[in-house]
Amino acid sequence: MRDDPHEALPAVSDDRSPDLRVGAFQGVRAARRNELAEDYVELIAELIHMQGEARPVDIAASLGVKVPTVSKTLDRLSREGLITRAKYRSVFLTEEGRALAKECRRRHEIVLRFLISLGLDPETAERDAEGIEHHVSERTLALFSAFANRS
Amino acid sequence: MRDDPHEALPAVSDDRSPDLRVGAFQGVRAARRNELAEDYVELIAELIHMQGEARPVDIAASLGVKVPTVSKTLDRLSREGLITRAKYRSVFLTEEGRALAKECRRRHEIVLRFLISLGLDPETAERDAEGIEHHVSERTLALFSAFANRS
DNA sequence: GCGGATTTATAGCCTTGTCTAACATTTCGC
DNA sequence: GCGAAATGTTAGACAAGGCTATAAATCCGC
Repeated sequence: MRDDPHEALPAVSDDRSPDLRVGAFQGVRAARRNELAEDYVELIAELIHMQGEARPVDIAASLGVKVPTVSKTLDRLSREGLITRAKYRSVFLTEEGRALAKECRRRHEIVLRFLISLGLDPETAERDAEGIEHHVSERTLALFSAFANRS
Repeated sequence: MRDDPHEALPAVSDDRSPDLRVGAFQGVRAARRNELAEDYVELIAELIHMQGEARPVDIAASLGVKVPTVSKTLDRLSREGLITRAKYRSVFLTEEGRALAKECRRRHEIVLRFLISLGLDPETAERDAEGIEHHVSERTLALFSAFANRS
């Protein structure tokens, strides 16, 4: 879940102004900390939906990382209460994890639909959406959504 | 510099398809590795432009981190050939660093103008642009640019 | 139901990014 | 031009995210 902080941010000006951007960096770094967790829960939800279970080996293949990396990250997600797991068993989302997954999927869908409705090819749209979805505010999402639904 | 890889990516389908997204993750992780460097060189260029020099203390204040963190990161950027520095002196961009900064600023401007032209308030636009700019492909940038310039 | 193949876990290493504390240098006011 | 304030560096801690190598458990074909 992005925490969507509303730090102080002076008005925009055309010509440079470092101060302008200062506050933004905090929010970006905050969002970055959550990106990986969001990717995981979203993917786990998808795997469970698609194939009935989420196995580390499939998660690893999907993300393009090695299984031990997944294992370690799952430990963290478990510590953070997003998933539950038992040794040598596949992974499940907690209530909280499911909520986060749903939220992520919603954002992903909106960004993807928006990019495609803008005229982007679906492959590029998918790649860009994956990166962008963690960094769009609720306000921007609303605009994206409205645009995609325009007449 | 985003490396803008063009990995294999199957066609989009409305209803889930993990494979779809698989390739996207590689690109996202690649982009993530460069984000911080991009933030730094862009900010350094801005500081030099605005106040004639880029001092660690100002970089730290702008990014919202502590000075030693900046110092360590500058070491890395120096190793990577993006900046030059001398002990207790302020920081300069190399030719390569300047090119990257220019490229980053271009992306930032396009994304920012686009968001504002979509109807987003400037403050939120700035925050979102900061996060989004590292994840937009050239193709998307072209569309953003065209949209912002529409009649 | 055994044994090999697959999957999962663990240990250990590396890098990056963050911090604090302690020390060094430079800058600046007077 | 001296000394205090500001700035910069270094050292060391810690977490996260990645890897390889090795060990353990599960799964499956026969």
